[in-house]
Amino acid sequence: MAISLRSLPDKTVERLSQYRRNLLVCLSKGKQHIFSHEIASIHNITPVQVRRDLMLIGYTGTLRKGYDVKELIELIGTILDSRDGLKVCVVGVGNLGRSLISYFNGRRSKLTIVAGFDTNPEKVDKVYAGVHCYHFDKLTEVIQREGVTIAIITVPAEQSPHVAEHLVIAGVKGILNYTPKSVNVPPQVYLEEYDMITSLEKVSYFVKKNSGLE
Amino acid sequence: MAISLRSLPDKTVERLSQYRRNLLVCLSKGKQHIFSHEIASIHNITPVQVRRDLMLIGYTGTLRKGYDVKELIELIGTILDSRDGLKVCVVGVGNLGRSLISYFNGRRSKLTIVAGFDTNPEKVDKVYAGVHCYHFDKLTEVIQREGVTIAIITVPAEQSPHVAEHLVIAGVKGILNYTPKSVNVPPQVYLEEYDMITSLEKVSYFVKKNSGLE
DNA sequence: CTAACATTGTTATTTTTGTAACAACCAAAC
DNA sequence: GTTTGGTTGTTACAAAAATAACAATGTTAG
Repeated sequence: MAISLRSLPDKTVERLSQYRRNLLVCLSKGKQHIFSHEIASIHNITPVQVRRDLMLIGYTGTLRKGYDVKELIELIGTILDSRDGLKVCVVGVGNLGRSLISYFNGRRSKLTIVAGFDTNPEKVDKVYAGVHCYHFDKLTEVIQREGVTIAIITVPAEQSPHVAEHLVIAGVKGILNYTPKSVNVPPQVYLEEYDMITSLEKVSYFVKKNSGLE
Repeated sequence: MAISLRSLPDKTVERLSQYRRNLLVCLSKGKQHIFSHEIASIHNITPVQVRRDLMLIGYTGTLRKGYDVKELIELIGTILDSRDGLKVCVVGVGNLGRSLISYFNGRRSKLTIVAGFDTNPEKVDKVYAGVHCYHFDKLTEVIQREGVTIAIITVPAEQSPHVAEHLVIAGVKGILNYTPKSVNVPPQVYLEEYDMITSLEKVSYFVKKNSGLE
């Protein structure tokens, strides 16, 4: 299916993930068809943008009826999901790490968190929301044994470059870094970084600006 | 200072926040001057982008010496920070909420988390990392008494629209929504939303694509 | 049967963001 | 001195993303 492999815009991928989650809610409420303006209003965006995204994945709705909810969910699945799913690990089982683990738990998804890592002896070999926490020394071993391809970094900032290096050596293909310190990976590893402090400072900047504060 | 109020590009604001944090690290190590390519390599971006950002805030370095670390930190401060700081609250004191609270605690910053809110009776009136947790019923009262202008939403997804509505009524000027359900706010309230599941699915998509998996 | 309407799919335009190119500068080397 | 080299500041260009415009369609109302 050529179209699903042609690279989609970043932002479209993000929205597709969100569409799907809300479509599942609609489906569970018995809704079978949905209009672009309905999807749009759920996500506070414009109907045009929804239609454009769906155009990019080659989905065609029916006039006057809108889109078939179930079909659309399945199509997004073929685009976003890997056939046999992917395995994920979390490095750093602090508050944030645990919140991610419990967040994903119970979600039917092609992504599963299969391991946590930490150096704190009190956490090692405990189980958090169904996920076993290993000592950081076992990183490579566990990643290769379980076939983990994606890692989430939630360790203290200073350690993230070191952690990322090990993850790359262990062979992960994608990294999601939640520490404020940017990490360096080779081009074949996909990297996404998010920093909560930056987001808060951004909100603060625009609040200041909108209020006309000096 | 007109230039600091002219609206900066979103992405520039984000990077300025990050520059500052790393500049503080440099300063604490005794580094007094820094080149654009040094800043760039810390953040894994290009030197041009750094220079462009600094141009936009009107900062001029010295040739051959680069930028004065201390001056630059202070300038970014005058742009990002409000004079007397802003107060922040966290609605939803679960794992994520607590991780945010402890994350910010101890940081010297113009932003301070002054209150948490939850409905769970076991959490109400407890103190987490120095932050008092109030019952959700006290939301408006506490926000107005303390002069809170920014709120972070970390409740279960279904509740976020309801929470946002109350926050707007209570008078906050900026909201950072960490739930996967988008909320609706009037235009004078600045809204930033981030959804961890979406980020993970995005990484997954690009891992799949890069690996040439079907 | 025809006209009006709501909705889709697509192309065109604008805005935002990032990248590249390059002149200006000045310290140091020779 | 003058040339070389590395750095900044700025302008010009390119890419990505969002928005607008509009033709096409088929259902419903009259």
